Amino acid sequence: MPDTREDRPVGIRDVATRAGVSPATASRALNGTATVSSELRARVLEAAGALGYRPNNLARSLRRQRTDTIGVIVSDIANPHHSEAVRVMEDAASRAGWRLILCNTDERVDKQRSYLELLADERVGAVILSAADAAGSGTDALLDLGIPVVAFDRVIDDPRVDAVTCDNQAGVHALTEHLIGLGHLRIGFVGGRPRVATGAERLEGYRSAMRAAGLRPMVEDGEFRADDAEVAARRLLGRAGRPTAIVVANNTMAVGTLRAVREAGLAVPRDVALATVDDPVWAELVDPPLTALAQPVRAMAEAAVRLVLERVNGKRQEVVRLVLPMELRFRRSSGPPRRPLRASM
Amino acid sequence: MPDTREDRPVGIRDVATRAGVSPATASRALNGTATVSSELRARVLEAAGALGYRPNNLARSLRRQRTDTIGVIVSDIANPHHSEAVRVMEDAASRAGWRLILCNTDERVDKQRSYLELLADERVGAVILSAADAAGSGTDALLDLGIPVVAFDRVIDDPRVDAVTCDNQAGVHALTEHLIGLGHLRIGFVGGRPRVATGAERLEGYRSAMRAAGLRPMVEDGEFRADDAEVAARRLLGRAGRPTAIVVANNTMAVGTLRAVREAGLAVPRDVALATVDDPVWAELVDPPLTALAQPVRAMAEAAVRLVLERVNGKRQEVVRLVLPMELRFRRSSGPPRRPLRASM
DNA sequence: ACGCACCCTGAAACCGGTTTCCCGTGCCGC
DNA sequence: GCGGCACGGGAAACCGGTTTCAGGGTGCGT
Repeated sequence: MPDTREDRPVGIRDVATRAGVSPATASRALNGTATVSSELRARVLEAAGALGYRPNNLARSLRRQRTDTIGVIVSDIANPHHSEAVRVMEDAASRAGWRLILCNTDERVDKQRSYLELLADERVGAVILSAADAAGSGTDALLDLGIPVVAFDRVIDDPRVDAVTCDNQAGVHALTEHLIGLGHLRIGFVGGRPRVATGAERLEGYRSAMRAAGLRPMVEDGEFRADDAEVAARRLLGRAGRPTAIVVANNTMAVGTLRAVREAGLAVPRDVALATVDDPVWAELVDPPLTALAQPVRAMAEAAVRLVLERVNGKRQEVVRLVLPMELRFRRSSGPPRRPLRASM
Repeated sequence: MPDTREDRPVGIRDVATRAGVSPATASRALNGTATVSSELRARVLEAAGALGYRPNNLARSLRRQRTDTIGVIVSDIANPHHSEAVRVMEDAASRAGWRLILCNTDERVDKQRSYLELLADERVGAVILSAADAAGSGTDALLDLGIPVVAFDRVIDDPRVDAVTCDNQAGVHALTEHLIGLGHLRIGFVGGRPRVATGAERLEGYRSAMRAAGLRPMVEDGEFRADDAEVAARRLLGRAGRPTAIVVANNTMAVGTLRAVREAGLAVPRDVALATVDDPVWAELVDPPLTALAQPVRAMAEAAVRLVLERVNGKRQEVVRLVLPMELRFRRSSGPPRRPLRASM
């Protein structure tokens, strides 16, 4: 005769029965949400252990109308800046017993919208968002449901969202000044998307440094993508008064820029000096090693998770906007121009 | 007088009431799970639209005892091979209306175990696992619950799990043969973790090629980590009969190996030729560009999601184990040895 | 001795969908 | 004309925890 016992997973009712208590008491004993006599608590814990009880998270979440899950929305997880950040977030969240749902927007606002809706439907506990637009389209629904949103990398125009960013403008300003200090007069800029905060801030950092030095800006837009940056860099290098140095606004665009420089047969830094925002692992492996403006990714990602947990644990009401400093790492790609020139154009 | 109306989100009961039907009918109309007269269906859809109804996914999942979520477990999302894979998986899953929960094991079996338990408690629909050990410890609980598991990159010793891998052994064999064909006689190998499938297979590919050529293997273990690989490469380069070529078993270890080569002041490929498994974006940016054995990451990731969806949709019972071919990309880091030597040691 | 407060505990409601079960109607075939 | 079957739709059970509510017991103060 075949074994006909039910083979469903053990539930809290099974635990309660075995311990001779009600499900309510079992729940309280297991969660420590209310005082249970040590006698009964011991019996419940024993029963749970003996039966190998594992609570069904779906039921818990339904009742609580909240999940211990952080929705993380980035433009592209394949970008090492994001994958490093997500790595650190996952570690930090996991230590606190939280999970990560990962979403890629591809910089598309419609995708961002639909992901935010999805995360709302899922009742995630919080969202960390690297927004595709300055408005952070779609966050309202979350915030109305009481789901906290933390802007990452890019600030959002909403007074209710916390933010963790770094000082892009000051950083790129310093990076540009560094090249100016080396004697460069024609400095190009391969920019990101000017419609998002990082893009705009980095551009402004470049512009302000050029303005302060009385130099004329040379800007091409690379959309934060390698291919577009390659085209942008090619355009810069094709200009009549070719730049003797180029600032690149992020790591993926540095790839494209390097390709364009190679293609043009130019030597770095003799023909053209290079400096980039972000410091991917390969920055010091290329020849010559790339001068980089590193974002404090670990600190930013840890801070983002910390802000999230503070919110969901009700430990904080005020909005916090952290701005972390960037770090300039000088390497050989940024040398002086071949012959320092007067601004003669 | 303040607005005192309830402000809770609209539920299916609200939709049903407005449409003048029962919640059951509303559910059926919205999901198309059963035939509903077009008259009523239209009314339900109108009501849902007018009220801006969004179903609460937690409730649905609780009832179904399943989530449209794929748990993805990798050793390290910051590894570009994984972040690229996860990127593609997310795209494919999202197109099918599925989400991704991301977990990093750091190659630790205990973390893998606890993540698998967590995913089981969460009743994910399926798991894609790049396992930290050959046994795939912890998958039993999932499989017993009827949650399909797809092994990614690394096969698992369990007859119930599908797998998507690439032909590591053949690939590395070919890569090694390429170096042998260039005239190298002392070829070192910076290996991964021999306890996981990819590590073992790549090592065996190297060994078999060396054996076939009658050459003596020179192996150091790099644990799939840059730091360990740097030490390993340093050891190889410090040996009496220094290798004139090195095969590296993945991209993170290529970073470490390159560092060691730089540190030793050796020219590539003149002093030492290099070739690596994986083809990260920077492989053609370093000088000289790295000869690489590329994994078909996109195809693998897409296949993994496809296998998952076939399972959860009940379209397939048989176990499938896909093995995709790798692609050898010859670049300048693999040249002939300075003076071809006889095996004189 | 009585009253009140507090602590534990269990019964039952609850979260919000989905699914089962059952009934009523209408059509078809004999 | 009647039995049976197919189909549409509603009531209620259900998923499995958590939380509210209320009651019983104990201890302390007066």
